[in-house]
Amino acid sequence: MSKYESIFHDILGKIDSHELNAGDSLPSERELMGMYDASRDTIRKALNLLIQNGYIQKSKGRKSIVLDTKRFKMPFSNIESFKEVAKALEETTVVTEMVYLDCITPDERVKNALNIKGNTKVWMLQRVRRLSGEAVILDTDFLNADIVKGLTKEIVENSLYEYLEDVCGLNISYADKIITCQSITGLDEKLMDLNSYEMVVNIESYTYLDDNQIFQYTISRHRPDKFRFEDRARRMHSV
Amino acid sequence: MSKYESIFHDILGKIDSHELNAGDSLPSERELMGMYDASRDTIRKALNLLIQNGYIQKSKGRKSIVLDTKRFKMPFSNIESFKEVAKALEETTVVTEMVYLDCITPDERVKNALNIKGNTKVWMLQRVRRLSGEAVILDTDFLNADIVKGLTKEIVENSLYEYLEDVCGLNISYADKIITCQSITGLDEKLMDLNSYEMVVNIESYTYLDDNQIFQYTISRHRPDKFRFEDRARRMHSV
DNA sequence: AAGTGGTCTAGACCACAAA
DNA sequence: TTGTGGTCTAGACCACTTC
Repeated sequence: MSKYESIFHDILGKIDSHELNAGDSLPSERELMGMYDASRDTIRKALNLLIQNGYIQKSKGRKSIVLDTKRFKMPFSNIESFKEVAKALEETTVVTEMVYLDCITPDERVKNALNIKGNTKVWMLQRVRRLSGEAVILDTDFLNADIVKGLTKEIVENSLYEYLEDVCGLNISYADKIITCQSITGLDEKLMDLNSYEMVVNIESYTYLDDNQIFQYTISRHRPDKFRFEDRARRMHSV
Repeated sequence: MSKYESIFHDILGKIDSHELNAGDSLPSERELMGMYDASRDTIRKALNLLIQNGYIQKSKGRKSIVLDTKRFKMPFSNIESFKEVAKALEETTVVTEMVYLDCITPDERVKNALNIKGNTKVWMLQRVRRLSGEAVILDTDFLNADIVKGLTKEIVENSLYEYLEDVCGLNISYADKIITCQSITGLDEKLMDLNSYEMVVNIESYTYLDDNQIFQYTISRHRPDKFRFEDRARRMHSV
Protein backbone atom coordinates (compact mmCIF):
# COMPACT_ATOMS: atom_id res chain seq x y z
CA MET A 1 0.00 0.00 0.00
CA SER A 2 1.28 3.46 -0.82
CA LYS A 3 2.13 5.93 1.90
CA TYR A 4 -0.78 8.23 1.13
CA GLU A 5 -3.20 5.30 1.18
CA SER A 6 -2.01 4.22 4.60
CA ILE A 7 -2.38 7.79 5.88
CA PHE A 8 -5.89 7.80 4.40
CA HIS A 9 -6.73 4.57 6.22
CA ASP A 10 -5.24 5.85 9.45
CA ILE A 11 -7.32 9.02 9.45
CA LEU A 12 -10.35 7.02 8.39
CA GLY A 13 -9.83 4.77 11.40
CA LYS A 14 -9.86 7.82 13.65
CA ILE A 15 -13.18 8.89 12.14
CA ASP A 16 -14.71 5.41 12.47
CA SER A 17 -13.53 5.10 16.06
CA HIS A 18 -14.87 8.57 16.89
CA GLU A 19 -11.47 9.90 17.80
CA LEU A 20 -12.57 12.43 15.17
CA ASN A 21 -16.27 13.28 15.06
CA ALA A 22 -18.52 14.97 12.52
CA GLY A 23 -17.91 18.71 12.72
CA ASP A 24 -14.39 18.41 14.13
CA SER A 25 -11.48 20.04 12.35
CA LEU A 26 -8.59 17.97 11.08
CA PRO A 27 -5.06 19.09 11.94
CA SER A 28 -3.71 21.43 9.26
CA GLU A 29 -1.83 19.92 6.34
CA ARG A 30 1.44 21.22 7.74
CA GLU A 31 0.71 19.64 11.12
CA LEU A 32 -0.16 16.34 9.43
CA MET A 33 3.18 16.48 7.59
CA GLY A 34 4.91 16.29 10.96
CA MET A 35 2.55 13.68 12.40
CA TYR A 36 3.04 11.28 9.49
CA ASP A 37 6.56 12.30 8.45
CA ALA A 38 5.33 12.96 4.94
CA SER A 39 5.51 15.72 2.36
CA ARG A 40 2.61 18.07 1.86
CA ASP A 41 1.79 16.47 -1.50
CA THR A 42 1.45 13.06 0.14
CA ILE A 43 -0.79 14.46 2.86
CA ARG A 44 -2.92 16.17 0.23
CA LYS A 45 -3.32 12.91 -1.69
CA ALA A 46 -4.57 11.23 1.49
CA LEU A 47 -7.00 14.10 2.13
CA ASN A 48 -8.23 13.89 -1.46
CA LEU A 49 -9.17 10.27 -0.88
CA LEU A 50 -11.10 11.29 2.21
CA ILE A 51 -12.89 13.95 0.15
CA GLN A 52 -13.65 11.58 -2.72
CA ASN A 53 -15.11 9.07 -0.31
CA GLY A 54 -17.23 11.72 1.36
CA TYR A 55 -15.52 11.82 4.76
CA ILE A 56 -14.19 15.36 4.94
CA GLN A 57 -14.76 18.77 3.39
CA LYS A 58 -12.10 21.36 2.66
CA SER A 59 -12.40 25.06 2.11
CA LYS A 60 -9.75 27.64 1.49
CA GLY A 61 -8.38 29.47 4.51
CA ARG A 62 -10.17 27.15 6.94
CA LYS A 63 -9.16 23.82 8.37
CA SER A 64 -10.74 20.70 6.89
CA ILE A 65 -13.92 19.47 8.55
CA VAL A 66 -15.08 15.93 9.26
CA LEU A 67 -18.47 15.30 7.64
CA ASP A 68 -21.41 13.33 8.92
CA THR A 69 -21.20 10.02 7.09
CA LYS A 70 -24.00 8.34 8.97
CA ARG A 71 -26.79 9.64 6.81
CA PHE A 72 -25.80 7.27 4.03
CA LYS A 73 -24.24 3.94 3.57
CA MET A 74 -24.35 4.50 -0.19
CA PRO A 75 -24.61 0.83 -1.09
CA PHE A 76 -25.36 1.33 -4.77
CA SER A 77 -23.34 4.44 -5.39
CA ASN A 78 -20.20 2.70 -6.58
CA ILE A 79 -19.21 -0.40 -8.44
CA GLU A 80 -19.43 -3.19 -5.94
CA SER A 81 -20.69 -6.67 -5.49
CA PHE A 82 -24.12 -7.53 -4.28
CA LYS A 83 -22.54 -9.22 -1.27
CA GLU A 84 -21.19 -5.91 -0.03
CA VAL A 85 -24.57 -4.30 -0.45
CA ALA A 86 -26.16 -7.18 1.40
CA LYS A 87 -23.81 -6.75 4.33
CA ALA A 88 -25.19 -3.24 4.77
CA LEU A 89 -28.74 -4.53 5.05
CA GLU A 90 -28.14 -6.63 8.10
CA GLU A 91 -31.72 -7.04 9.14
CA THR A 92 -32.77 -8.85 5.94
CA THR A 93 -31.73 -12.23 4.62
CA VAL A 94 -30.35 -12.13 1.12
CA VAL A 95 -30.29 -15.02 -1.31
CA THR A 96 -29.04 -15.08 -4.86
CA GLU A 97 -30.56 -17.70 -7.12
CA MET A 98 -29.20 -18.46 -10.56
CA VAL A 99 -31.94 -19.09 -13.07
CA TYR A 100 -29.91 -19.23 -16.29
CA LEU A 101 -26.28 -19.65 -17.35
CA ASP A 102 -25.00 -20.34 -20.84
CA CYS A 103 -22.36 -19.33 -23.31
CA ILE A 104 -24.36 -17.99 -26.23
CA THR A 105 -23.98 -16.34 -29.62
CA PRO A 106 -25.06 -12.75 -28.93
CA ASP A 107 -27.82 -10.98 -30.80
CA GLU A 108 -27.29 -7.54 -32.35
CA ARG A 109 -28.33 -5.63 -29.26
CA VAL A 110 -25.83 -7.41 -27.03
CA LYS A 111 -23.08 -7.30 -29.67
CA ASN A 112 -23.61 -3.58 -29.84
CA ALA A 113 -23.64 -3.12 -26.08
CA LEU A 114 -20.42 -5.11 -25.65
CA ASN A 115 -18.78 -3.60 -28.73
CA ILE A 116 -18.29 -7.05 -30.32
CA LYS A 117 -17.45 -7.21 -34.02
CA GLY A 118 -16.64 -10.85 -34.91
CA ASN A 119 -17.87 -14.21 -33.69
CA THR A 120 -17.00 -13.74 -30.02
CA LYS A 121 -19.32 -15.65 -27.72
CA VAL A 122 -20.94 -14.21 -24.64
CA TRP A 123 -21.83 -15.56 -21.21
CA MET A 124 -25.48 -14.85 -20.45
CA LEU A 125 -26.60 -15.30 -16.90
CA GLN A 126 -29.71 -14.47 -14.99
CA ARG A 127 -29.99 -14.17 -11.24
CA VAL A 128 -32.90 -13.48 -8.95
CA ARG A 129 -32.17 -11.67 -5.68
CA ARG A 130 -34.40 -12.51 -2.76
CA LEU A 131 -34.69 -10.17 0.21
CA SER A 132 -36.33 -11.95 3.15
CA GLY A 133 -37.67 -14.55 0.75
CA GLU A 134 -39.21 -12.16 -1.76
CA ALA A 135 -37.85 -12.09 -5.31
CA VAL A 136 -37.41 -8.36 -5.81
CA ILE A 137 -34.44 -8.01 -8.17
CA LEU A 138 -33.82 -9.67 -11.52
CA ASP A 139 -30.32 -9.31 -12.99
CA THR A 140 -29.41 -10.28 -16.53
CA ASP A 141 -25.69 -10.17 -17.29
CA PHE A 142 -23.78 -10.48 -20.55
CA LEU A 143 -20.00 -11.01 -20.29
CA ASN A 144 -17.50 -11.14 -23.12
CA ALA A 145 -16.37 -14.80 -23.22
CA ASP A 146 -12.99 -13.87 -24.71
CA ILE A 147 -12.25 -12.08 -21.45
CA VAL A 148 -14.08 -14.19 -18.86
CA LYS A 149 -13.47 -17.95 -18.87
CA GLY A 150 -15.02 -20.88 -17.07
CA LEU A 151 -18.10 -19.53 -15.32
CA THR A 152 -19.94 -22.03 -13.14
CA LYS A 153 -23.09 -22.03 -11.04
CA GLU A 154 -21.04 -21.90 -7.82
CA ILE A 155 -19.08 -18.84 -8.90
CA VAL A 156 -22.20 -17.05 -10.05
CA GLU A 157 -24.18 -17.74 -6.89
CA ASN A 158 -21.34 -16.72 -4.63
CA SER A 159 -19.47 -13.66 -5.76
CA LEU A 160 -18.97 -13.08 -9.43
CA TYR A 161 -16.84 -10.00 -8.85
CA GLU A 162 -14.45 -11.76 -6.48
CA TYR A 163 -13.90 -14.36 -9.21
CA LEU A 164 -13.39 -11.78 -11.92
CA GLU A 165 -10.95 -9.68 -9.91
CA ASP A 166 -9.08 -12.23 -7.80
CA VAL A 167 -9.10 -15.30 -10.06
CA CYS A 168 -9.28 -13.85 -13.57
CA GLY A 169 -7.13 -10.87 -12.56
CA LEU A 170 -9.37 -8.38 -14.29
CA ASN A 171 -8.97 -4.74 -13.30
CA ILE A 172 -12.35 -3.09 -13.31
CA SER A 173 -12.05 0.59 -14.02
CA TYR A 174 -15.46 2.20 -14.24
CA ALA A 175 -19.11 1.59 -15.04
CA ASP A 176 -21.71 3.65 -16.85
CA LYS A 177 -25.23 3.35 -15.49
CA ILE A 178 -28.60 4.43 -16.79
CA ILE A 179 -31.57 4.32 -14.45
CA THR A 180 -35.10 4.51 -15.82
CA CYS A 181 -38.58 3.24 -15.00
CA GLN A 182 -40.19 0.66 -17.27
CA SER A 183 -43.37 -1.37 -17.55
CA ILE A 184 -43.10 -4.95 -16.42
CA THR A 185 -42.59 -7.79 -18.91
CA GLY A 186 -43.84 -11.36 -18.82
CA LEU A 187 -40.42 -12.48 -17.64
CA ASP A 188 -40.54 -10.03 -14.73
CA GLU A 189 -43.91 -11.42 -13.72
CA LYS A 190 -42.69 -14.98 -14.00
CA LEU A 191 -39.46 -14.59 -12.03
CA MET A 192 -40.18 -11.81 -9.55
CA ASP A 193 -42.70 -11.42 -6.72
CA LEU A 194 -44.20 -8.27 -8.15
CA ASN A 195 -47.46 -8.24 -6.17
CA SER A 196 -49.55 -5.63 -7.92
CA TYR A 197 -46.69 -3.44 -9.14
CA GLU A 198 -46.86 -2.66 -12.84
CA MET A 199 -43.50 -0.94 -13.21
CA VAL A 200 -39.90 -1.76 -12.33
CA VAL A 201 -36.79 0.36 -11.96
CA ASN A 202 -34.40 -0.61 -14.74
CA ILE A 203 -30.64 -0.15 -14.26
CA GLU A 204 -28.44 -0.75 -17.28
CA SER A 205 -24.72 -0.97 -16.55
CA TYR A 206 -21.77 -1.01 -18.89
CA THR A 207 -18.61 -2.10 -17.08
CA TYR A 208 -15.12 -1.34 -18.39
CA LEU A 209 -11.66 -2.67 -17.64
CA ASP A 210 -8.41 -0.85 -17.02
CA ASP A 211 -7.52 -0.86 -20.72
CA ASN A 212 -10.87 0.65 -21.69
CA GLN A 213 -12.32 -2.62 -22.98
CA ILE A 214 -16.00 -3.12 -22.16
CA PHE A 215 -16.52 -6.61 -20.75
CA GLN A 216 -19.93 -6.63 -19.09
CA TYR A 217 -23.43 -5.41 -19.87
CA THR A 218 -26.03 -5.80 -17.15
CA ILE A 219 -29.74 -5.15 -16.90
CA SER A 220 -30.94 -5.05 -13.33
CA ARG A 221 -34.67 -4.80 -12.67
CA HIS A 222 -35.89 -3.78 -9.22
CA ARG A 223 -39.33 -3.87 -7.69
CA PRO A 224 -40.02 -0.19 -7.04
CA ASP A 225 -40.68 -0.45 -3.29
CA LYS A 226 -37.27 -2.06 -2.77
CA PHE A 227 -35.34 0.37 -4.90
CA ARG A 228 -33.14 2.99 -3.26
CA PHE A 229 -30.22 4.89 -4.74
CA GLU A 230 -28.04 7.19 -2.68
CA ASP A 231 -25.44 9.56 -3.97
CA ARG A 232 -23.19 12.32 -2.73
CA ALA A 233 -22.39 14.65 -5.62
CA ARG A 234 -19.42 16.91 -5.09
CA ARG A 235 -19.13 20.17 -6.95
CA MET A 236 -17.03 19.53 -10.03
CA HIS A 237 -15.17 22.00 -12.13
CA SER A 238 -17.27 23.38 -14.91
CA VAL A 239 -16.84 21.96 -18.40
CA MET B 1 -8.44 30.47 -13.97
CA SER B 2 -5.54 28.36 -12.76
CA LYS B 3 -2.96 26.99 -15.12
CA TYR B 4 -4.08 23.39 -14.77
CA GLU B 5 -7.68 24.39 -15.42
CA SER B 6 -6.74 26.16 -18.62
CA ILE B 7 -4.75 23.11 -19.74
CA PHE B 8 -7.80 20.98 -18.92
CA HIS B 9 -10.01 23.24 -21.03
CA ASP B 10 -7.50 23.26 -23.86
CA ILE B 11 -7.34 19.47 -24.07
CA LEU B 12 -11.10 19.28 -23.68
CA GLY B 13 -11.43 21.60 -26.67
CA LYS B 14 -9.31 19.22 -28.71
CA ILE B 15 -11.61 16.36 -27.76
CA ASP B 16 -14.76 18.33 -28.56
CA SER B 17 -13.37 19.48 -31.91
CA HIS B 18 -12.31 15.92 -32.74
CA GLU B 19 -8.66 16.84 -32.96
CA LEU B 20 -8.53 14.01 -30.42
CA ASN B 21 -11.01 11.18 -30.93
CA ALA B 22 -12.28 8.34 -28.75
CA GLY B 23 -9.60 5.66 -28.62
CA ASP B 24 -6.72 8.03 -29.39
CA SER B 25 -3.78 8.27 -27.03
CA LEU B 26 -2.89 11.55 -25.36
CA PRO B 27 0.72 12.71 -25.52
CA SER B 28 2.66 11.45 -22.52
CA GLU B 29 2.75 13.58 -19.40
CA ARG B 30 6.36 14.51 -20.09
CA GLU B 31 5.48 15.57 -23.64
CA LEU B 32 2.58 17.65 -22.31
CA MET B 33 5.00 19.36 -19.91
CA GLY B 34 6.87 20.70 -22.91
CA MET B 35 3.74 21.55 -24.89
CA TYR B 36 2.22 23.61 -22.09
CA ASP B 37 5.43 24.76 -20.38
CA ALA B 38 4.22 23.29 -17.12
CA SER B 39 5.49 20.99 -14.42
CA ARG B 40 4.42 17.38 -14.29
CA ASP B 41 2.25 18.02 -11.25
CA THR B 42 0.32 20.70 -13.10
CA ILE B 43 -0.19 18.42 -16.10
CA ARG B 44 -1.35 15.65 -13.81
CA LYS B 45 -3.90 17.96 -12.17
CA ALA B 46 -5.29 18.78 -15.62
CA LEU B 47 -5.47 15.09 -16.52
CA ASN B 48 -7.21 14.34 -13.22
CA LEU B 49 -9.94 16.78 -14.16
CA LEU B 50 -10.34 15.01 -17.49
CA ILE B 51 -10.62 11.69 -15.64
CA GLN B 52 -13.09 13.03 -13.09
CA ASN B 53 -15.27 14.38 -15.86
CA GLY B 54 -15.15 11.10 -17.75
CA TYR B 55 -13.11 12.19 -20.77
CA ILE B 56 -9.98 10.08 -20.49
CA GLN B 57 -8.75 6.90 -18.87
CA LYS B 58 -5.28 6.28 -17.53
CA SER B 59 -3.48 3.05 -16.83
CA LYS B 60 0.03 2.44 -15.62
CA GLY B 61 2.69 1.87 -18.25
CA ARG B 62 0.35 2.90 -21.09
CA LYS B 63 -0.49 6.28 -22.47
CA SER B 64 -3.80 7.83 -21.49
CA ILE B 65 -6.75 7.09 -23.75
CA VAL B 66 -9.58 9.36 -24.86
CA LEU B 67 -12.95 7.84 -23.91
CA ASP B 68 -16.21 7.83 -25.79
CA THR B 69 -18.21 10.59 -24.16
CA LYS B 70 -21.14 10.46 -26.54
CA ARG B 71 -23.00 7.70 -24.77
CA PHE B 72 -23.97 10.08 -22.01
CA LYS B 73 -24.69 13.69 -21.50
CA MET B 74 -25.17 12.98 -17.80
CA PRO B 75 -27.56 15.85 -17.20
CA PHE B 76 -28.64 14.83 -13.71
CA SER B 77 -25.39 13.34 -12.50
CA ASN B 78 -24.09 16.43 -10.76
CA ILE B 79 -25.37 19.42 -8.92
CA GLU B 80 -26.64 21.77 -11.54
CA SER B 81 -29.51 23.98 -12.40
CA PHE B 82 -32.54 22.86 -14.30
CA LYS B 83 -31.61 25.31 -17.05
CA GLU B 84 -28.45 23.39 -17.82
CA VAL B 85 -30.37 20.16 -17.99
CA ALA B 86 -32.90 21.78 -20.26
CA LYS B 87 -30.20 22.91 -22.65
CA ALA B 88 -29.29 19.27 -23.16
CA LEU B 89 -32.81 18.38 -24.18
CA GLU B 90 -32.92 20.66 -27.16
CA GLU B 91 -35.83 19.03 -28.88
CA THR B 92 -38.30 19.71 -26.07
CA THR B 93 -39.62 22.99 -24.77
CA VAL B 94 -39.09 23.46 -21.07
CA VAL B 95 -41.14 25.76 -18.88
CA THR B 96 -40.83 26.30 -15.15
CA GLU B 97 -43.96 27.48 -13.38
CA MET B 98 -43.91 28.67 -9.82
CA VAL B 99 -46.96 27.52 -7.90
CA TYR B 100 -46.00 28.57 -4.37
CA LEU B 101 -43.54 30.90 -2.67
CA ASP B 102 -43.56 31.97 0.94
CA CYS B 103 -41.33 32.47 3.94
CA ILE B 104 -42.74 30.08 6.50
CA THR B 105 -42.14 28.74 10.00
CA PRO B 106 -40.88 25.22 9.35
CA ASP B 107 -42.45 22.09 10.77
CA GLU B 108 -40.39 19.48 12.59
CA ARG B 109 -39.57 17.49 9.46
CA VAL B 110 -38.14 20.50 7.65
CA LYS B 111 -36.35 21.78 10.76
CA ASN B 112 -34.74 18.41 11.06
CA ALA B 113 -33.79 18.21 7.38
CA LEU B 114 -32.23 21.69 7.45
CA ASN B 115 -30.65 21.20 10.88
CA ILE B 116 -32.47 24.22 12.30
CA LYS B 117 -32.59 24.61 16.10
CA GLY B 118 -34.14 28.02 16.91
CA ASN B 119 -36.79 30.19 15.26
CA THR B 120 -35.15 30.51 11.87
CA LYS B 121 -37.63 30.90 9.04
CA VAL B 122 -37.54 28.98 5.80
CA TRP B 123 -38.39 29.78 2.20
CA MET B 124 -40.78 27.20 0.81
CA LEU B 125 -41.26 27.14 -2.92
CA GLN B 126 -42.94 24.83 -5.32
CA ARG B 127 -42.30 24.65 -9.01
CA VAL B 128 -43.82 22.58 -11.78
CA ARG B 129 -41.60 21.67 -14.73
CA ARG B 130 -43.30 21.29 -18.09
CA LEU B 131 -41.67 19.36 -20.91
CA SER B 132 -43.42 20.08 -24.19
CA GLY B 133 -46.41 21.33 -22.25
CA GLU B 134 -46.81 18.36 -19.93
CA ALA B 135 -46.33 18.87 -16.20
CA VAL B 136 -43.99 15.99 -15.41
CA ILE B 137 -41.86 17.23 -12.51
CA LEU B 138 -42.91 18.76 -9.20
CA ASP B 139 -40.18 20.33 -7.08
CA THR B 140 -40.66 21.44 -3.50
CA ASP B 141 -37.74 23.40 -2.04
CA PHE B 142 -36.98 24.54 1.49
CA LEU B 143 -34.20 27.11 1.91
CA ASN B 144 -32.78 28.46 5.17
CA ALA B 145 -33.95 32.10 5.26
CA ASP B 146 -30.98 33.16 7.41
CA ILE B 147 -28.75 32.29 4.47
CA VAL B 148 -30.92 33.15 1.45
CA LYS B 149 -32.55 36.60 1.36
CA GLY B 150 -35.10 38.24 -0.85
CA LEU B 151 -36.49 35.52 -3.09
CA THR B 152 -38.97 36.65 -5.73
CA LYS B 153 -41.11 35.01 -8.39
CA GLU B 154 -38.78 36.26 -11.12
CA ILE B 155 -35.68 34.76 -9.52
CA VAL B 156 -37.40 31.46 -8.89
CA GLU B 157 -38.78 31.12 -12.40
CA ASN B 158 -35.48 32.01 -14.01
CA SER B 159 -32.47 30.47 -12.37
CA LEU B 160 -32.44 30.04 -8.64
CA TYR B 161 -28.88 28.75 -8.62
CA GLU B 162 -27.50 31.67 -10.59
CA TYR B 163 -29.05 33.97 -7.97
CA LEU B 164 -27.69 31.96 -5.06
CA GLU B 165 -24.17 31.72 -6.44
CA ASP B 166 -23.71 35.00 -8.30
CA VAL B 167 -25.88 37.40 -6.27
CA CYS B 168 -25.87 35.90 -2.77
CA GLY B 169 -22.28 34.73 -3.19
CA LEU B 170 -23.01 31.27 -1.79
CA ASN B 171 -20.46 28.57 -2.46
CA ILE B 172 -22.26 25.29 -3.01
CA SER B 173 -20.10 22.37 -2.05
CA TYR B 174 -21.98 19.11 -2.37
CA ALA B 175 -25.40 17.51 -2.30
CA ASP B 176 -26.68 14.24 -0.89
CA LYS B 177 -29.44 12.59 -2.90
CA ILE B 178 -31.79 9.73 -2.20
CA ILE B 179 -33.80 8.30 -5.08
CA THR B 180 -36.80 6.08 -4.37
CA CYS B 181 -40.16 5.23 -5.91
CA GLN B 182 -43.35 6.32 -4.14
CA SER B 183 -47.08 6.20 -4.58
CA ILE B 184 -48.67 9.37 -5.86
CA THR B 185 -50.32 11.86 -3.52
CA GLY B 186 -53.31 14.11 -4.04
CA LEU B 187 -50.96 17.03 -4.61
CA ASP B 188 -49.12 15.12 -7.32
CA GLU B 189 -52.44 14.43 -9.05
CA LYS B 190 -53.50 18.04 -8.75
CA LEU B 191 -50.31 19.63 -10.05
CA MET B 192 -48.87 17.08 -12.46
CA ASP B 193 -50.15 15.51 -15.68
CA LEU B 194 -49.87 11.97 -14.39
CA ASN B 195 -52.11 10.25 -16.93
CA SER B 196 -52.63 6.80 -15.44
CA TYR B 197 -49.35 6.54 -13.57
CA GLU B 198 -49.73 5.61 -9.95
CA MET B 199 -46.12 6.02 -8.84
CA VAL B 200 -43.52 8.76 -9.08
CA VAL B 201 -39.76 8.78 -8.72
CA ASN B 202 -38.90 10.78 -5.61
CA ILE B 203 -35.53 12.52 -5.34
CA GLU B 204 -34.66 14.07 -1.99
CA SER B 205 -31.65 16.38 -2.03
CA TYR B 206 -29.73 17.96 0.82
CA THR B 207 -27.45 20.72 -0.43
CA TYR B 208 -24.47 21.98 1.56
CA LEU B 209 -22.29 25.08 1.41
CA ASP B 210 -18.54 25.45 1.52
CA ASP B 211 -18.52 25.74 5.32
CA ASN B 212 -20.56 22.54 5.71
CA GLN B 213 -23.82 24.36 6.51
CA ILE B 214 -26.90 22.75 4.98
CA PHE B 215 -28.98 25.40 3.29
CA GLN B 216 -31.45 23.61 1.01
CA TYR B 217 -33.72 20.60 1.20
CA THR B 218 -35.53 19.61 -1.97
CA ILE B 219 -38.11 16.99 -2.88
CA SER B 220 -38.34 16.45 -6.61
CA ARG B 221 -41.07 14.19 -7.94
CA HIS B 222 -40.83 12.87 -11.51
CA ARG B 223 -43.37 11.10 -13.65
CA PRO B 224 -41.73 7.70 -14.21
CA ASP B 225 -41.71 7.76 -18.01
CA LYS B 226 -39.77 11.04 -17.98
CA PHE B 227 -37.25 9.99 -15.39
CA ARG B 228 -33.68 9.17 -16.40
CA PHE B 229 -30.54 9.15 -14.29
CA GLU B 230 -27.10 8.60 -15.76
CA ASP B 231 -23.94 8.03 -13.84
CA ARG B 232 -20.34 7.06 -14.44
CA ALA B 233 -18.93 5.39 -11.33
CA ARG B 234 -15.15 5.24 -11.21
CA ARG B 235 -13.45 2.60 -9.16
CA MET B 236 -12.62 4.14 -5.82
CA HIS B 237 -10.02 3.04 -3.35
CA SER B 238 -11.38 0.53 -0.93
CA VAL B 239 -12.49 1.73 2.47
C1' DA C 1 -0.63 39.44 11.41
C1' DA C 2 -0.77 34.60 11.45
C1' DG C 3 -2.48 30.47 9.73
C1' DT C 4 -4.94 27.87 6.20
C1' DG C 5 -5.61 25.44 1.87
C1' DG C 6 -4.53 26.15 -3.44
C1' DT C 7 -1.15 26.30 -6.97
C1' DC C 8 3.27 25.63 -9.14
C1' DT C 9 7.95 24.10 -9.68
C1' DA C 10 12.09 20.68 -10.22
C1' DG C 11 13.90 16.54 -9.35
C1' DA C 12 14.02 11.64 -8.06
C1' DC C 13 12.90 6.67 -8.00
C1' DC C 14 9.54 2.93 -8.79
C1' DA C 15 6.48 -0.65 -11.23
C1' DC C 16 4.40 -1.74 -15.24
C1' DA C 17 3.69 -2.24 -20.53
C1' DA C 18 5.30 -2.59 -24.95
C1' DA C 19 8.74 -3.11 -28.38
C1' DT D 1 15.52 -1.72 -23.02
C1' DT D 2 12.74 2.27 -23.26
C1' DG D 3 8.89 4.87 -22.14
C1' DT D 4 4.84 5.27 -19.37
C1' DG D 5 2.13 6.62 -15.37
C1' DG D 6 2.45 6.40 -9.91
C1' DT D 7 4.63 8.03 -5.82
C1' DC D 8 7.37 11.02 -2.94
C1' DT D 9 10.13 14.94 -1.67
C1' DA D 10 11.33 20.11 -0.58
C1' DG D 11 10.52 24.57 -1.33
C1' DA D 12 8.02 28.69 -2.89
C1' DC D 13 4.24 32.06 -3.44
C1' DC D 14 -0.72 33.15 -3.47
C1' DA D 15 -5.65 34.06 -1.81
C1' DC D 16 -8.53 33.51 1.71
C1' DT D 17 -10.18 33.20 6.72
C1' DT D 18 -9.68 34.28 11.32
C1' DC D 19 -8.09 36.86 15.04
